[in-house]
Order: sequence, then C-alpha cells, then structure tokens
Amino acid sequence: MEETPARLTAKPSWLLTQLAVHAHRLASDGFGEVGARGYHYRILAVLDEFGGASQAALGRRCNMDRSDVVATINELAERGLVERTPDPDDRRRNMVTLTAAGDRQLHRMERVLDKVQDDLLGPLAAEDRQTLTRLLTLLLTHHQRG
Amino acid sequence: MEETPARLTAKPSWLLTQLAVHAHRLASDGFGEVGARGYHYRILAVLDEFGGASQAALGRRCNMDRSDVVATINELAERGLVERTPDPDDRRRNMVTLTAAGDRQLHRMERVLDKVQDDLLGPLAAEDRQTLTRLLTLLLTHHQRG
DNA sequence: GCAGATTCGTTGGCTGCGCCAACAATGTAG
DNA sequence: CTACATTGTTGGCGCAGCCAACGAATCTGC
Repeated sequence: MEETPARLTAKPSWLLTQLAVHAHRLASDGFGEVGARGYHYRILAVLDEFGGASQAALGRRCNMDRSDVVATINELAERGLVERTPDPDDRRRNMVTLTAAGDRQLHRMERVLDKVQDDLLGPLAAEDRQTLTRLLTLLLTHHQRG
Repeated sequence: MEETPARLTAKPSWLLTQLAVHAHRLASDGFGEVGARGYHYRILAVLDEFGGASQAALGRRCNMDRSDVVATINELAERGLVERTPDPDDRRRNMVTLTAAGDRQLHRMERVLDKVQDDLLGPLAAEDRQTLTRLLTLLLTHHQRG
C-alpha cells in the first residue's frame, strides 16, 4: 500500500501525536462501553484521590479549562456520579464530591484503562515499557513547568 | 500548586496524550507563524517526497480522511501552494501537484518543525532521544497494522 | 472601611483533528 | 450489461483544548 513519507515518520513530534491518536482511540472506545469519556475519568480520579474539591481546583488538578469542568460536572451530576453543593465557607465555590455510584463507575473505568495500557504497549517488553514511561514522564514534567 | 493524581501520571496513555498536546501546541504555534497548520504540512511533504498524486492517494499516505483532504487541498490551492488538475487517464481523479511557492512553504515549515523537535525533546540526551524514537516507532508501526 | 484586584462558576463560542454517511460520476470485473 | 469499487465532494458529528466576558463573592492594600 501507500507509504507515509520519511520526513514524517522520522519526527518525534509525529510519532508522539500519531501514537497518541491510537492511545486516545483505545481509551475512548473503552470509555464508550461504560458510557463515559476522558474528561469524566479525570474528574472522578481526582475526587477519589484528593477528596471533594471546588471546580476550579479540579480543573487545575487535571489540566482542564474551567468551562470544560462545568460541562463535565454537569454530565457527571446528571448521571448521579457526583454531587455539587454550594460551599458555605466561600460562597463563590461549589463543593464537588464523589457519590457511591461515582466510585463504582471509577472502578469500571480503571479496569478499562488497565486493558488500554496493555493494548497500547502491546509488543514492548517490561523493561522497554519502563524506559518509555521514564522518558515520557521526564519530558512531560519538563514541559509542564516551562 | 495542585498536583495531578498519580493514577493519571502513572499511565503511559496519559503521558502519551498529554505530551502529544505539548507537541501539537509547539507545532501549531510554529505553523501559525507561517500561516499554515498540520494538515498542510502532511500534504506538502507527501507531494514533495512522492510527486503528484490523486487526493485519495494523498489521504492514504498521510493518514487523513478523504473529506479532510478536500478541505486541505482547497486551502492550499487558494494560497497557490498546490495545483489541482483533472487526471485525463481517470476522470474520477484530480492530479494534485506542488507549485514553486508550495515548495518554498514546505521548506519554511520544515525549519519550523526542526526547532519543534529540539524544543520537544529539550532535556533529553542524544542517546535517550534515539531510544525514545525507536520505542515510539516500534509501537506506532505495530498499531498501524493491527 | 473602602476601592481595586482577584477568584469562581457559567455561558457561548472557536479551532484542530479524526471520523462517518451519502451522493453522483467514473472505472473495473464478471 | 450488470454488479461492484473508487473518487471527489458535501455536510455533519465528537472529543479535546482553548479564550473572552459576565456577575457574584472574596481578598488585598491603603
């Protein structure tokens, strides 16, 4: 079949973004099977790990825009996975908390994601997986500061 | 500041997609400075490397949907970077060819992209860059077949 | 105490990229 | 000739990442 030009396949930025497409598709398909999407997982994971928080704090923790947090919380609240209550100490804030159903959904998504990692790293040996993770982590933390 | 949950930062799929966001932003910003975007580069690169081709063939070579190729060729033709002529041998096809201006634009984008790679891989030593590229290439080719 | 800056939730909108379905025109194989 | 496949095109969708603006509430400097 038709080949992709070498100028593309040689560039790390190309490899990264294209592979990210595959990763995203794997995750997206998996999430779809439990009626969710990526943003849902981020919010639920943060709530489970750090407890209830304001929407702005959630956004900062999972690298999301405030406006996208609003929409996501709307969807999660509709499904009863999350509760939004006004914060009495600071009436600008909404306290967002995880419900029992939300916790169950998080566990479902966690299982989905575990499988995604396996599919994604498919042909890589354990050592290579570790190397890759190390390098990616290094780069990501670097770009998060600058 | 607020931290990102470990469940996220530990997952290769997260690292990959988030780092891809940074890569995409670097490329996007650079392309923006020369009045272009990612799809433009793909098409121009394929034309330069393999010569004129039909829109469908272009799409297969750079992993783009036929409909997106149409829009991209429209934009490129508008700017005079590409020419669209009916193929006399197969009247379904359009022959798309690179113009001199298109070639110059490609070179501009090439320079932009070289800088992007450097910014992207920033803190990595030459050896680590090679390792990363190798692993990513391996995974990408794997996911392109399955 | 008060004026000015900052934070928070919310609305509405935009871009890029990856897709899909449908259609007419053309080509190919049986 | 008939079926099937390919090509260009239109129009539309979803996800993710953004930005600007607004009123309400809070915090800060004076």
